[in-house]
Amino acid sequence: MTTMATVARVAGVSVATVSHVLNDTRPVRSATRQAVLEAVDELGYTHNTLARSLVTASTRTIAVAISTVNNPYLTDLLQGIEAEAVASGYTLLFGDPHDDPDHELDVVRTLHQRRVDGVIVAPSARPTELVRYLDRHRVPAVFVDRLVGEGYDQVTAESAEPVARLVDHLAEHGHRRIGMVSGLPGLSTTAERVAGYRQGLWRNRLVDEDLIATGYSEPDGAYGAVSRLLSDETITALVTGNNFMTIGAMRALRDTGRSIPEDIALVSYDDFAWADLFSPRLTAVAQPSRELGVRAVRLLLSRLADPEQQPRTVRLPTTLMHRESCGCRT
Amino acid sequence: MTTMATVARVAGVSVATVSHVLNDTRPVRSATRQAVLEAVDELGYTHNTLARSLVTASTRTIAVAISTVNNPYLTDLLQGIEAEAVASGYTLLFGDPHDDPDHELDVVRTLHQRRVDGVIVAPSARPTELVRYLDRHRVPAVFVDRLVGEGYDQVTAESAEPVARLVDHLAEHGHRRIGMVSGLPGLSTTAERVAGYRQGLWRNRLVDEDLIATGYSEPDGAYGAVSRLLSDETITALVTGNNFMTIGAMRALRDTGRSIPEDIALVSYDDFAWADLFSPRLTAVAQPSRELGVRAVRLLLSRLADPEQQPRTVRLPTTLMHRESCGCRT
DNA sequence: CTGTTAGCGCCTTCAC
DNA sequence: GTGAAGGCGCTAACAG
Repeated sequence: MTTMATVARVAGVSVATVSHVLNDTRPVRSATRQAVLEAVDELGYTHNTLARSLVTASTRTIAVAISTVNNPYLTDLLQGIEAEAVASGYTLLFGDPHDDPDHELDVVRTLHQRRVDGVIVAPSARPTELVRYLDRHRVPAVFVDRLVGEGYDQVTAESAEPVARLVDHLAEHGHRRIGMVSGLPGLSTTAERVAGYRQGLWRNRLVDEDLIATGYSEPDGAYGAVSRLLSDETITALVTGNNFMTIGAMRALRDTGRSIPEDIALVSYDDFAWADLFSPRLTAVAQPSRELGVRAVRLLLSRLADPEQQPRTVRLPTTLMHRESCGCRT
Repeated sequence: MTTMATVARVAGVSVATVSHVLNDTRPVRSATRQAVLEAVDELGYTHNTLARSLVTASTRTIAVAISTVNNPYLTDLLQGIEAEAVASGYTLLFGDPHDDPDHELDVVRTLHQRRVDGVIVAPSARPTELVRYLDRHRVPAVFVDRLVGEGYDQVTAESAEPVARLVDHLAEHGHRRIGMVSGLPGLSTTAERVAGYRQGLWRNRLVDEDLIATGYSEPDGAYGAVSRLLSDETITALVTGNNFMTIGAMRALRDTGRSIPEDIALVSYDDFAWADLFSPRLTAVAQPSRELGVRAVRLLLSRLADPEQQPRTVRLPTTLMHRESCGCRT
């Protein structure tokens, strides 16, 4: 591996000069600069970022800890993060916490040891240890998707009101018995969406019994949840708490021979890129996933620029994708 | 930031000892070890991987350069890579080349400057510069999905024969005029899948005219391609070259009022996690996406272990997911 | 079993 | 406009 010293020797200058032309950090006579550049080219020299980071104490790297990247929502989020990070000259270190508090801590610790400048993380359902670690080591961090509490930088989409609107919509269609498939207990998003559901029932003066079943945020869980809910024959509509659970719900409905929306109307929090190819086309609340990622990076960078600034919670609005699974013909 | 020197002072030992207990790299009296560990804990010391890497010349980091991670196929691949990398004690640096030769080179250069131990990359359609760079700097690399030629480590799924089988299947159903929506020109996968299509036609004694239209590997491109192909009213079946193009094809079919498989049969290279919710359920060739990622990491690690070993091309078998869009009732 | 010392490759102050 | 030298935090001989 060729080093700056080699370049310096070949160019007939000192390492200091090489460093300065490479970083454009002090005036260099153009002939000298030329010589250095030629040597670099000839030797195929590449900057050793490690060594530089050691002295500058900055890696221009941000860590991303997000689970189950096969969820298209998280994937779009990741793309947003990537795009914005690169645009600002940052590189991404990536780890998957697998939605498990222990893994989560491991991952973040590993990334932190690599001296990333900051961390973007979608916290698990029990992020206590994680938060403690981040606090103790003063790691600049922003939480995405799920919230961990005031006093931290975090960005997420609106949850409660959009779900309440979904319920409004079903109520307008005359549905009185509306079930909900809720997410993993412990996630802030789960709590908010359930709250939205309850509020929707309330303001439409619908009874609020035990029409909620947890789908644990994933397809199989939702499959089971729907099966349980449907033992109540009076239920005519369902709200699902995220995209994966919508998948499971649709499967359960199909497998029990119920058609959507004729037998059961279905509306979902979270949209799909290909929701228009489903049968029927899905009525859903779309999160601005990519934008969430972009904002997370911006928030992190602004904190890096000013470590003393007040923690902020960014809430982004959602969009209702009005299609057919709710019973409307569009 | 607390350093080893601080720990050493607090523990009343030398930095060497601290280093050795932390790395378990030489026997240390248990009392001494205890003292060190306590100091570490008390100070909340975290290893500075940067400094270590500088001296060991190894980062235990591998770079991943894969485009459009919102493609579920690539996403699964990434998960495979992540899992296997972590299992072997490696961390991932991630960059998105956006399927563009220039970006691609930038990304790989950036990652290489971070002194990753190796690189896993899904090369663009014109990877000449990339390969040159990798060669010149002797960066251990393995190519995934698309091949770049003998002499390099690469892993991909079978392409030609599975597509030929798809054609066989359509032919058995009596289809004589079968169109193909092909991918981005320049990708090895595109060439192979087209070759498989031609071979399928050939061995079924079907005329091979210009029934191929390029969908450029993405939905909108495929939408256009299908529209063009369908101006030929004699076409009764379609083969699509990847998952994104299948999306576009289904949309085009739907928007022109054609139903699948009654009006046009459709079979696809690439499966979807939710292909069973499409209408109709999709008959498709599934790649072992996750396994491809796992194997890519293994190949890379084995090259790191023995830089002199013969370059290998790993081919993984696909699976036919036989559903209904081909015209079969299952 | 433990400590001293010399770098790893670079940036940066301080001289010139 | 340029060079010399110290040090970033750590590992790895080499001594003891």
